[in-house]
Amino acid sequence: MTVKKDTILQIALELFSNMGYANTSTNRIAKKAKVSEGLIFRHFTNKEGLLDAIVAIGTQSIDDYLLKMQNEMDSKKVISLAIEFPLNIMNENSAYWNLVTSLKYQSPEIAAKYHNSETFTRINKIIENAFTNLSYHNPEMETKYLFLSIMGLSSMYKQNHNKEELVELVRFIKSKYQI
Amino acid sequence: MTVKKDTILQIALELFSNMGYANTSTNRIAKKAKVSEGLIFRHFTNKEGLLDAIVAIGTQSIDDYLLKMQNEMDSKKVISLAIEFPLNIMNENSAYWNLVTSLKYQSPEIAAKYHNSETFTRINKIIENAFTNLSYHNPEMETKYLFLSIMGLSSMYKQNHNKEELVELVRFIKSKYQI
DNA sequence: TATAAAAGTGAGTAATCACTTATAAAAATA
DNA sequence: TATTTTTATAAGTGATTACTCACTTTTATA
Repeated sequence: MTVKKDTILQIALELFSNMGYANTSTNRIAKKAKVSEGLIFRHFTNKEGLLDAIVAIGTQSIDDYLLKMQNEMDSKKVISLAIEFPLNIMNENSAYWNLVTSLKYQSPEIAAKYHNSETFTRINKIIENAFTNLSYHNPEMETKYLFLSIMGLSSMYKQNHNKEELVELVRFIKSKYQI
Repeated sequence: MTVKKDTILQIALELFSNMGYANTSTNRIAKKAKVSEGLIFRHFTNKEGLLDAIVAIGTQSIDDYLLKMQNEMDSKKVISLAIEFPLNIMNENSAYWNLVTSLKYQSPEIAAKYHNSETFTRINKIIENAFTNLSYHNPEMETKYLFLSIMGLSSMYKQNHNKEELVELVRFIKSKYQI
């Protein structure tokens, strides 16, 4: 990967995340990245190709985290990792997470294309398995409920950048699961 | 309010909600509403003025719901209404709710303008008061936690239109609060 | 070192963007 | 009924959009 190609990806991620995908022009990306606009299309074919490339990179860090959860034997630790998920992912990769969650508010085509239901199914299975191991009464519903908190935490992060409050909240949620 | 003005508001809400604000042109709104594009600007000055008008209408139904919660004497009922909030608001007014939640992914200026922190503060106070009355150990954190679930429920609704699943989830959350 | 491939540019393109203006039709008021 | 006000349109405006193309520069390979 060349330096300029990498710069385009970084700047585009930043702008897509802050201004929204539809609201970010390729001209603006090129200017901020200090490259010619044509280079974006040389490397990524079109604007959606650029989005594809950005999403593909970000997906990796989430897959890594999911693998870590999957390999964890201690079920309580799995729940703990699940609750910490937004905090960890968003700290390392807040721009990506922000972008991905914003895409469901684009056109139905874009929303459908980037709604990674496979990842959601996977994370659900891992959590449900942990709840089953911990002999929870209704693992399926517990999973959905925990997932809700995780989604809420992600959604909250966008507006509230008081990190200490989020850490405190994560601690509180953990206490609800005796962790 | 003339018929055409009202049609513009309806169609614009629908398109802003489905395609995103930035991704919806005034030309498209006009064509779908079967009015001239100029009429949009006659009535609403500019595109953002149209957004203002749409948001103002939708805010009403939320304020009504909040008033209902505020006047409720039974604290358990308040918690119950809070949990049901996404389901009720989104059933009546899903397009509006969808639009409002999508606006935080627009430019920082738009996000700041339409992020109604006053409403959030208000709903927080009502819930915290209810938890205090019910002698919860940590009302402040309980409120934040419940708020998280509500936000998650809203976020989930966008992708999952299996209403029965949401109703079931709401029932499950209620059971967590002994309701 | 010669040649081919890849990276990069700058000046275009047609289409679309939000918005304006002159003018007409309809409605309200005198 | 005559006049004013409001509602509405059609045909524009310059700016911006995603994207192309002819061309040059740099890098890799034979």
